[in-house]
Amino acid sequence: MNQTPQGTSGQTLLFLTDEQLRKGIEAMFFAYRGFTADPDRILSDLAYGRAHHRAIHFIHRSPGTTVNNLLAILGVTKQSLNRVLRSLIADGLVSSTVGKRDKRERHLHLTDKGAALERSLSDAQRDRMRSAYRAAGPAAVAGFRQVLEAMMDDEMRHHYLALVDKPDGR
Amino acid sequence: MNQTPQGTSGQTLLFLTDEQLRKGIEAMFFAYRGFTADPDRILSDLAYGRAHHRAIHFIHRSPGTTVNNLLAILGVTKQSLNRVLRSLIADGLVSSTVGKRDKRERHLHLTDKGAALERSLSDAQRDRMRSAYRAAGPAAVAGFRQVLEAMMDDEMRHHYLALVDKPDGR
DNA sequence: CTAGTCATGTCAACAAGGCTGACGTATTGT
DNA sequence: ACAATACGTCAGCCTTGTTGACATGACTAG
Repeated sequence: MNQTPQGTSGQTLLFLTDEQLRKGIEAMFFAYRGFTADPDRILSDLAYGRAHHRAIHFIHRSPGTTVNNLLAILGVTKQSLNRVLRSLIADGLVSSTVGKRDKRERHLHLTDKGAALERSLSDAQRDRMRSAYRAAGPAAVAGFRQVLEAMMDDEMRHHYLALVDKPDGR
Repeated sequence: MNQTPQGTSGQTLLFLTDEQLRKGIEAMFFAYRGFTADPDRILSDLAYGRAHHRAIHFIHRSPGTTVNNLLAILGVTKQSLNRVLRSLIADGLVSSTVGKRDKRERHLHLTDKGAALERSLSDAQRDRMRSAYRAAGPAAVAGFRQVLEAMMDDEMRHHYLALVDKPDGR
């Protein structure tokens, strides 16, 4: 539909105008605001922010994960993460237990209260995602994921793939 | 490929598991970091941040735009935007001229220096977008844009569509 | 013309959430 | 025994967002 030069490895190369690429860039910008809008609204009522949401999300996804592990996925410093974890633990949303095999590690879990918040956040985010998926159709959804995956940094793609091929935490 | 119930208006409804939706959510999260990574690297050498990038991008896209207009697109307070604009103007990257028809308005343009920075930022971002598009293929690209568009808030979609159907600023 | 509204700029104060650097304490591996 | 690792924490700094208040000049409706 839009090919011209032939790539090196049998790959068909696309001819892509700056215009087409710019549209993609702007779509990412505007869509990401929608993507975070609903959880942000819920969180702001609770004196939490997006950083708390991320921590909660990934603890939910990988129950028992360690602090170091979370650090690698979130890509922030331990001081930043610690500030968030401290408040979540203090508020009884997250539990931190000393590792059995390696006592230096702390294993993180959501408490019932934490799981309840996680559910309300991800319900809101899934609702929007669901309606976007429905509006666009199944073929579009597959393409959506392909492009996003190709856009990730290598390291983040590894984290992504490791997560995605794992059963849901719930 | 994945339909089941019939929608109201001839629309085919998709059956979407929480699992599928969650993958999309995580893909957005990891991809957005890649999306901003390259410009962020360039900007951090110049004591600018993502906020400056956004202002520069949209001034480039809509030369002569007003402050109020930019405010609506960026969705921040005028105090936030003003802080950024002030530094860009002081550093000679952006020019602000009194409106001809309405003298209350200020029309914003990139200077040569500002345009040069814009180019280096968008080159970096387009390179990544281009390689993602190539890796995913043209059908995937169409789907990518469709899903993102459906994910936007109504107001943001209006801004997006107005921009996208406009010739490139360069 | 006058009153009200609008576009913009600015000051002050505050919060979230990044960052660096430094230090301390267990615990583990060599 | 010693070095490396996992974690927690203190202090301080930056960017970028917020609210609230106030000022100026320029339009606009009555």
